[in-house]
Amino acid sequence: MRYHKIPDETVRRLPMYLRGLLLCREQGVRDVSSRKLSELLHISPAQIRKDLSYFGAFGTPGVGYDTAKLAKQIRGILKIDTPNKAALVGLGNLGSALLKYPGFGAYGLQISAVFDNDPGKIGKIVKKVKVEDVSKLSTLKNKNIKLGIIAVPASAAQSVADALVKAGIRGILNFAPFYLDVPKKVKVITIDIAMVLARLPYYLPASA
Amino acid sequence: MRYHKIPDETVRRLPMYLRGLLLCREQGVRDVSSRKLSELLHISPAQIRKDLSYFGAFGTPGVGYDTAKLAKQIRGILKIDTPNKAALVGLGNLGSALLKYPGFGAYGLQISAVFDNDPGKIGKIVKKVKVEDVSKLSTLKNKNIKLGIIAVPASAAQSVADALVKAGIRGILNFAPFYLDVPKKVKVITIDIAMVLARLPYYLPASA
DNA sequence: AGTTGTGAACTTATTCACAGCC
DNA sequence: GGCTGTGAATAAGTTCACAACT
Repeated sequence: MRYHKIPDETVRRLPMYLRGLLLCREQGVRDVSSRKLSELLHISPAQIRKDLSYFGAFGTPGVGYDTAKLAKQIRGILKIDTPNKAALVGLGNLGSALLKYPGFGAYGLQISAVFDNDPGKIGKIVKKVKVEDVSKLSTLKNKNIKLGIIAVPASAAQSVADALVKAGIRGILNFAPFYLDVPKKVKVITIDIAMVLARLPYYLPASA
Repeated sequence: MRYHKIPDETVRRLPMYLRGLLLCREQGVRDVSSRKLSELLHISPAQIRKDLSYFGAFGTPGVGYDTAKLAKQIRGILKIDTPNKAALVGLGNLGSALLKYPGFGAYGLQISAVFDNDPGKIGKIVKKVKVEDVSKLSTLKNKNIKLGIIAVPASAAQSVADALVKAGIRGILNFAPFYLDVPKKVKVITIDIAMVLARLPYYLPASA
């Protein structure tokens, strides 16, 4: 299967597999079958095997997957085997929460630059990172930072995205409820939290 | 098309259409074609028409869709035409940001109950909502709150989910990196922020 | 016996293309 | 002329089922 195009959905699931494997490791489990992983993540065993097969043959028939080895492989595929630095733009409520969020470390991600346009925030040091003026975004070029996180209001999101692209950013995680127009070479993933929550009432039973 | 099963992907896009329509309304646009909406949201015109057709015929050939009328229809479909109250569990960094997040209003969503297990937070009033002890989750039953937001560490997420379900919650937005085991009647949507960010390096060009 | 890896079958989702309408 | 609504065609994604391996 190694020469096929990789489905987007497969890439979306890879971090989940990694999460499951880390959970196994914590519990001292050395080998895990696609069925056991399936119980943990609620993704079908066939799906797991198929997804992994796009990248190679990592398992042992009759045994399963070596948790440490497979985790390493997946990190390599996702390119998170070496640390990735990210720049955060917008130190409002959400931005501050992201800066303090402890979950990024498990995936080798680190927010190592922060920008805001509020003079009251610029210059402050939060989580060992100095808050800089958004006009200084271009300085990212010299810092080997390829990932950006946008946590500003929708009205400012596009101009921030433009500045990030100009500064050499190649991947953007966008929390603003707005479609960002960027060059094809830049990958954008948008999380619109309100929009996700807005989907839930649809599934509520009719009788309130 | 009215009698088909609705694809999940269609439901996922409905809030986007609503966002596009609100944007049009702000600009004073009365009617919008699927093509104009497409340019705004980057969803194909055919996709937009097909999605809407599952629920009825809302447009006028030669003209497009009346923005106000269609917005109202979509709100009805999503059941957000009347306000929906949500309970937030976990007032850490992320929980606090969510409580202050201004974006929910546009979708008729309101966080009207907050729970935490930190004695230092219980009793405080944030954004006009009094923080209660998580052990009081069962009181939700009397408050007609059907939506829950979980913003607690992964280790506590399942027990919080159990309590929410017991308290009559039927829809959960989960930010903990953990698969939640709940009865089929309860809809869970999980956002694992770190996992989403972890996908970006994959798309970076090989040469750093 | 137990599990992987994978082509084939199936299911789901998207796009095409055009009749019908304004 | 321009647009919607939709069946038909296409593409994408998932599951089946089993040969091959430990």
